[in-house]
Amino acid sequence: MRTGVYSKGKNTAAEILAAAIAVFIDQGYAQFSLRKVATAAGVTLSNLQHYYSTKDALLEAMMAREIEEYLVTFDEIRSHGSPEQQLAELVETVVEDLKTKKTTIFFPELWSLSNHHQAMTKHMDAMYKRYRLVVKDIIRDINPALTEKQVKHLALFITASLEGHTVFVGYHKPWMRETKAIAAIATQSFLWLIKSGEIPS
Amino acid sequence: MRTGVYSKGKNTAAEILAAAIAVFIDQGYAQFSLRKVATAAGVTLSNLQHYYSTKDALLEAMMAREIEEYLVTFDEIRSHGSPEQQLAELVETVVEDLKTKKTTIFFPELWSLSNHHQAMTKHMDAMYKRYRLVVKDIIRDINPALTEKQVKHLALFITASLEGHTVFVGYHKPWMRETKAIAAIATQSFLWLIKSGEIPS
Amino acid sequence: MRTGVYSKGKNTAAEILAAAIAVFIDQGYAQFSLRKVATAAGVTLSNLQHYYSTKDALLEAMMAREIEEYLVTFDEIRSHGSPEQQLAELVETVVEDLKTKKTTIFFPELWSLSNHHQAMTKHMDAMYKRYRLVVKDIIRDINPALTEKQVKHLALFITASLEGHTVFVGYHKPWMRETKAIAAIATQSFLWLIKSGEIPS
Amino acid sequence: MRTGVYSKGKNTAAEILAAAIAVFIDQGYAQFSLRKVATAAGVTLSNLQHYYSTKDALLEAMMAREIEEYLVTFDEIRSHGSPEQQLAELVETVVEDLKTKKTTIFFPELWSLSNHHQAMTKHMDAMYKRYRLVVKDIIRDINPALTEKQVKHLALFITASLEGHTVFVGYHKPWMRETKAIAAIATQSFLWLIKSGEIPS
DNA sequence: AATGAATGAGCGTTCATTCAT
DNA sequence: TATGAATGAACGCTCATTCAT
Repeated sequence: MRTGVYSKGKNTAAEILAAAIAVFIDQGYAQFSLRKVATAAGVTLSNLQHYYSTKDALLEAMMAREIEEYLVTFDEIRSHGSPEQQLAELVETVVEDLKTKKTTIFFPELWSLSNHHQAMTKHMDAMYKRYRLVVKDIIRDINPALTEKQVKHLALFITASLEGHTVFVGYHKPWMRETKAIAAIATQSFLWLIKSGEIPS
Repeated sequence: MRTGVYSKGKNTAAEILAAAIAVFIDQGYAQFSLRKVATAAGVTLSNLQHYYSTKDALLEAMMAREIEEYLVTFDEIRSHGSPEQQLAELVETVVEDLKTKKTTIFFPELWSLSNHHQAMTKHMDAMYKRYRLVVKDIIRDINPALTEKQVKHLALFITASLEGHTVFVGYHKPWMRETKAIAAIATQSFLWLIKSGEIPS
Repeated sequence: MRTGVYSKGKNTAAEILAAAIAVFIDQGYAQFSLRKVATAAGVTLSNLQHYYSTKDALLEAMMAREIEEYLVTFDEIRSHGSPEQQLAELVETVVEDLKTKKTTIFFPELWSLSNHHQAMTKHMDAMYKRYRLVVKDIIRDINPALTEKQVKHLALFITASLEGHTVFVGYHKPWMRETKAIAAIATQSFLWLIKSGEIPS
Repeated sequence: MRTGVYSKGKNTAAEILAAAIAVFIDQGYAQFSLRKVATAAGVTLSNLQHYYSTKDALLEAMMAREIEEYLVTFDEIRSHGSPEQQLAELVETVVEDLKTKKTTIFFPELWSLSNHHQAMTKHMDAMYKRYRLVVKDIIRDINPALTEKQVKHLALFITASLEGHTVFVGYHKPWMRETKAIAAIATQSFLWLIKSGEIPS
């Protein structure tokens, strides 16, 4: 009933997860199948299902793992530098990360999935909540005079704006080579917004 | 056999296209199938394939039709008001439109499709090019002193930022009721960026 | 959407049904699979499903056809001879038929199926209702003095008693060679019951 | 480790058997699987297979246990009352038992299984042999003048007739509330058959 | 005594597509 | 213009079973 308790099984489970994200990135969710994952993991279909008994179970495990990986990056950013520097680093880190194949593909898949798959909606919402928590902390540090509502709206605008660039500056996208300029514009504009203090509510 | 100026065939083709977008929005591309479209259109599978012989053919026709519909909106915005007003209206129009079910679902599907489907990439890129053309014109009208490169980058940043909100303020999304504040912040920040003139390149 | 309208299709549909009952008898419902039926019919699995889109659809079509075949026999019995002769012929016909492989296997499968499959329950109940209608007519002809309730109970007892022999005198069953004696006992006992008139209610 | 006189293993084996019959009754043999039994027994599949290494082994053990349970009832009937009373009690007991869910489902499953599964055929035949032994004893007691052949045929007719009612007066069956009348008719008719002595051979 | 790891076969079903009518 | 006939590939999933721990 329980699985992955022997070390051999733990390895297999991990390899399946690794293969799953590879297939997911390579082919997209529409072409994501257990057979492809099993083949990519060098495992039989039935053995894959010994560890992840349904497609959704595998999908969830994979998503949880990937999302966790993204979130640790944000927490690290808060650990050093002035608030302004933290904002600049956040923007640069995010925008640079957009250029990786995985990020370019992973997020649009997650977004579309979240519109049709309740469990994915929950994962996604939880992730962005934790993401915005970090952004809100930085905003408050830069301008403590802002109201909570202003902070909330700003954090939303900043994160949404950055996510939006995935489709344009990502891997193999037309604007892939302009990330530097984009990051600069974004940082500049976000800083002005935060500091100006005149945020509508 | 003829109804008005349309032959029966043209009507059927249009009904299929309408059913196609309905299924696409309702189920997402991953669950999009010719059978479902045929059923939704009240047409046999064979007959559907008489009009659109492959899945890709139907997908392309559907996409072309939908994208065209979105583009006409942008052209209209340029037809009246001051440049600043045009920018504000653009932002408001786009953000409000994000709340419709169709837009909320259509674009993430398009984005993820574009990562795995060449023909979709082309359609999407062409659409955003025409979209940014309008934005660039508005930017130039507001601040003629900007260089072409600055205009280009600004147009990218503005459109990308707006698109990014789809996942957060769209239909049934957690921030659906905050579109007013978001639009205000966006307009304010975009206007400042354009007028300040200090755009990095 | 509709199927079996061309003569070619009509043939295929009929061949599939014939193969279905063959597999059903040969292997029982527990081993009854669409693949086996398709192979037996010399048809691809997908073509089978073009005609019977689900396993249940095939099962129902097969059952309806088989049951109808059994029912025509009963109607024929009423067409000639005295009521007593009709009863004797009914008993003999039924008991003899029990020895055929198809009947021996078909009915126990139907009985067990009817306990777990609603659609089968309906088919079975409808069949026995029509069967008992014939028996009731014969009973009334033999002894018009019986009340409707007595007739009902007698018809039930007679049909149930006969069905019960399936498991004992059927194809390859231990008592296969004793059908003559059994039929005689049954006829004798049923006739006495009907004529005695002292049926408890 | 030991609970009472039973080892833990014996308890587990018995619990598995209890779960097995529950699943068998609930779902029928067609849906009977080791996994379902294991789940119902609150045991891992591996552990179930530690006790019953194959599906057939479990099936046989389960059948043997169930059949034994039915047989003890018959032996009890012979222990008191006049032969005529014994016959009446047998009929009533059997017909009343038909209304229980277990009996209603168990026997049709056994009958259909016996047509495709040799081991089940043996179990079933042995059971009915012992059943008829009791019936034959009662018949001889009532009418010692009958020949052995007549007794054999009568016993067969009586048991077969009673079994046949399973499908009609059983649990949730249309005639479930008519068992009293049916039992009366059966007893009356069987007694007349035995006493009349004019049994064809 | 109990259970995880792994396998291979088979299941019903969905699907896009080709061909003929 | 419309639709039935037929195909082959793939899908998620269930299953009984073997082997190792």
